[in-house]
Amino acid sequence: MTQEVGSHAGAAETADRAYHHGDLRQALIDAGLSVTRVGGVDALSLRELTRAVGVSPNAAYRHFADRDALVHAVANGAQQQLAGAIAARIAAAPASDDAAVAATERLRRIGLAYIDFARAEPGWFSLAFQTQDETASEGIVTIDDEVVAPFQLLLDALDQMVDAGALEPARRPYAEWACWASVHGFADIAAHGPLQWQPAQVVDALAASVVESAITGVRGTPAPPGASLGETTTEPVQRPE
Amino acid sequence: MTQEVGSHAGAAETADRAYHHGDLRQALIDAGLSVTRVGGVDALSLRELTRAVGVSPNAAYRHFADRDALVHAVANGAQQQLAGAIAARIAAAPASDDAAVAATERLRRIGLAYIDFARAEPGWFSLAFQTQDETASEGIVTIDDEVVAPFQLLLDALDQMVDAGALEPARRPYAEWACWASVHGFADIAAHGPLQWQPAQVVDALAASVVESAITGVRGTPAPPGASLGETTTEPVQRPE
DNA sequence: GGGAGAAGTAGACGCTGTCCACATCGTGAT
DNA sequence: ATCACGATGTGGACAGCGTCTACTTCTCCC
Repeated sequence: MTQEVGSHAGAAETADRAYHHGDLRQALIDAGLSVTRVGGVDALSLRELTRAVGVSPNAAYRHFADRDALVHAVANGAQQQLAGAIAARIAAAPASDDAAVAATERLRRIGLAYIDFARAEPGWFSLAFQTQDETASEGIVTIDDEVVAPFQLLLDALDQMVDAGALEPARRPYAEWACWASVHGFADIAAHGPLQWQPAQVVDALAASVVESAITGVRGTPAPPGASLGETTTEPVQRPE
Repeated sequence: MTQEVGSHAGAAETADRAYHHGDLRQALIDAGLSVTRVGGVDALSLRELTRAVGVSPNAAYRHFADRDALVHAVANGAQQQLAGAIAARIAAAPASDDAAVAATERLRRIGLAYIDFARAEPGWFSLAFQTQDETASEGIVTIDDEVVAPFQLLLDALDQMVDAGALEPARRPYAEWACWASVHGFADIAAHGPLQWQPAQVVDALAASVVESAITGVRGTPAPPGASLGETTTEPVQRPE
């Protein structure tokens, strides 16, 4: 489910032009993505990246002010991967004529996609989260020239739940923080905390339970009187890649 | 509220005995705690610590196999700080003759103490969490020869809620993971995520909201019919230190 | 055709973790 | 009381890291 990395066509018609190398900047970011994928941010060495690309260490300084700038650029790539995974999981939702069911399912898919991405790509996950500067509080990232902000997707899903009557308007404020906190916390516990040692099926069950609990937490009750919002999906949880 | 660091009396009657330095191991851990407190784990340099203690760099290798072992030892100290902060917050709870109210308040205090510790000591917080080996999945840490396991406190609080009728037994399974996930996720967002740039009052309000949402999530309904569990505490949220 | 400037190279500096050999000290066995 | 031994700390060295200051090479545009 994670998309191809480093498939920037041509490499000669890019914005950076091609002098000696032909888009060294993107090559370094790609190398950084494959290195941080397994080893996390600590494994990102400026010298190792330039070595992998076949260039002198100082060449990196023509494209990045310092190692930190390079880390941020790689982190942006990781954030795009996360955004893509969430968007794909939402797009794969089965059609439903009930708006309340659809909106709730959308919220559930955002949470599960977030968690599964963290489990499948713990290196990218921590990189995408912890490397946020002050201006990135909106969480806006673009992919293929299309704005795909995970946090905005969450806000939209909650608003749609209100519109569809699946969430009481009085409970809407702050709901995004409760949702993100639950899902992010479990993702961190599953990716870097004690649950990383547990078998996948156990974590699958816990993830589903946590997401349902988060939904219950914002809705205020496990299910509205006389209506099922599909609390248990028969569809098996699919993890990226 | 964070307890004194490095106040090991005597320094000559300790278990390690005093050869040249007089408990170099603990001195390095203390120096590591003060360094990671502001700069996080990345700021922990083996050479800098030995320099601060006034000893040769290689002296550290008589007490720690490598830098990673030293980091783990310092992380254990950070975990003790966290455990102490939670225990203190629980102990400060006002007495109540209603067991359901008391148990719920206990759960709320665990969550708020966890979040406030992360905000007050982000360096120690990430250190305490991310440095857990396979055997530490129980989360057991001891302080003053007394077992104070944060995770065990959470389990106890939930069990007490069941006993007091504040939590339906059917909803008890997995509840600890939903609680920990919510609280840990918000703590991470507040300490290292976008909320670190927000004013304290805003984060205070969000924290309270998230904790209430987590409680609602596990209980299944915001309040039992005809009983108030003190959802809004008039007592101001106090942060450690 | 030639100058300007971008892209990459070479070498050095101080920092880090870690290894090896050596010095020092306290203590228990003799 | 002595002495050897093991625990503790030192000194020197090595490779790797990020980053700085020069210097070279290449491309584009006038």
